[in-house]
Amino acid sequence: MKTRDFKTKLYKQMAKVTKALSNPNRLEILDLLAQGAVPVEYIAEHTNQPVANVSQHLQVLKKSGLVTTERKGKYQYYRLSGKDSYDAWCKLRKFGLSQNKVLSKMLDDFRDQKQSLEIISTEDLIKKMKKKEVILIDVRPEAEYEQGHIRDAISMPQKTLKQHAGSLSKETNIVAYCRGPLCLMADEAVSKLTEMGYKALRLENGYPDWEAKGLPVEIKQT
Amino acid sequence: MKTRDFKTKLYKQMAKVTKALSNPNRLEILDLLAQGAVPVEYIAEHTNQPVANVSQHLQVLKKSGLVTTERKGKYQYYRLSGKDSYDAWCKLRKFGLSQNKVLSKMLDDFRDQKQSLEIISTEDLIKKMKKKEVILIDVRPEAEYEQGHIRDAISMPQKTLKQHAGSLSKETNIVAYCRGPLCLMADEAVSKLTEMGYKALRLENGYPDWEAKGLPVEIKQT
DNA sequence: TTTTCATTCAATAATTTTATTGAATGAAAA
DNA sequence: TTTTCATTCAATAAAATTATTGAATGAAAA
Repeated sequence: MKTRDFKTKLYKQMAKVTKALSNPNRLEILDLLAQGAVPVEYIAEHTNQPVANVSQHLQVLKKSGLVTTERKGKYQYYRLSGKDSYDAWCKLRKFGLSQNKVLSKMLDDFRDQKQSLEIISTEDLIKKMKKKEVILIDVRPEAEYEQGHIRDAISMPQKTLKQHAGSLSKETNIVAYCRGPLCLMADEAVSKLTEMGYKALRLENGYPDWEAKGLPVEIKQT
Repeated sequence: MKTRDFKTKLYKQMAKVTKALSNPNRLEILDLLAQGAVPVEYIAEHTNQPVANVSQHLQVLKKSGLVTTERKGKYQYYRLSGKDSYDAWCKLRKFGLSQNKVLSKMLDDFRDQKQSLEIISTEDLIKKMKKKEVILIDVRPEAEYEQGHIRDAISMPQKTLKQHAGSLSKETNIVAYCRGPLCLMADEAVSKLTEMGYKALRLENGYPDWEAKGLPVEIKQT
């Protein structure tokens, strides 16, 4: 085989991997899977896509090696295939946020549009948690909290926040976290809580970042 | 704006960055640009694509923030926009090679098909260079060598290797390097040299890897 | 075994991306 | 200023991806 032909083939094959990452719906799915293993239907529900559609996207991700499946009971659970998958996606996301000005501006604008939210860094949170100066709440859907969450965090899904906020103290700082940079649940939670008269802050990064850093978590044993 | 709508926009924007990486021709261009700044025509020639085609691909890469341009004399020089760009692309390539079995098999097969080439690790090369036990040759095009090369390497482009090999000793080990994992120039050079009766080996990684590791290089000052 | 139902498949329409061609642009050289 | 020519643009054809729909599959439950 001629080298030129081989190169053409080689880059074509390489592009199969990158193509898997080139679709917005699949990126959203990856962000969801970074939380842990979930069935197809769950993904469809949380990304507002038809089930058949999600299934097709998952096939693409599977073929590229980014995700794997495992059947449990009547559900097919999808998960990221390994740390490498998550790393690659994170690097890309970070790059996207740093390079693409439209992207970072979009997020900033959306966050500004809400009343300005206070943000706390991971390091500060750790310090304050040691001193028991904060309450940490996980505002992702309960299923994701159960899959794995930051140690000592309380599950308080964003959707039912108003009903359950009563159990929180208005004197203590409340820190909310969610899935990460492209997730807006914590923003919304902090916004709601502030309106209600609580002292709420948003953790700078989400659960996947915390877990990736090797910080203390509680993970569901299977 | 509704959160759902915002998310859709957000991932769509994010996908613009990843889409830039989803095309085989653009990946090859990125590999070429990893060597340094070059004009459009040069890229077209070295990737066997029409100039207009390359120009279009470069627009896409530019819009995504991966590359930047700078005019010098009558040429428009394209280069990677920064270390982040190269990092992101490297991570992806590494991930592709590790996850996509077809890809790694393709490279192995192609390399097996040639007579088996000996490979030397970066660490071993450093040791042997200190002892002056090897001659190091850079087999990339001369222009890329001039942009930057491993310190003490001799430029001996793969294309004109046969004419210039005479200046090499048949007694000493010759180590050839090129652009990296997806580049075949060093393979071809070692193959040729071995046929000609030289003791030739291939460096495991290419120039970009060497430079990224902070090992000694000589870079053109502009 | 039969039923259920989560998931996948298959066909096709809609959309997007890519290649191709030749003309337009515009900066540097003459 | 005029010419040159590297690069970009623009129009359109070709190819690939994605969405949509409804049917098929097949593992677990009944």
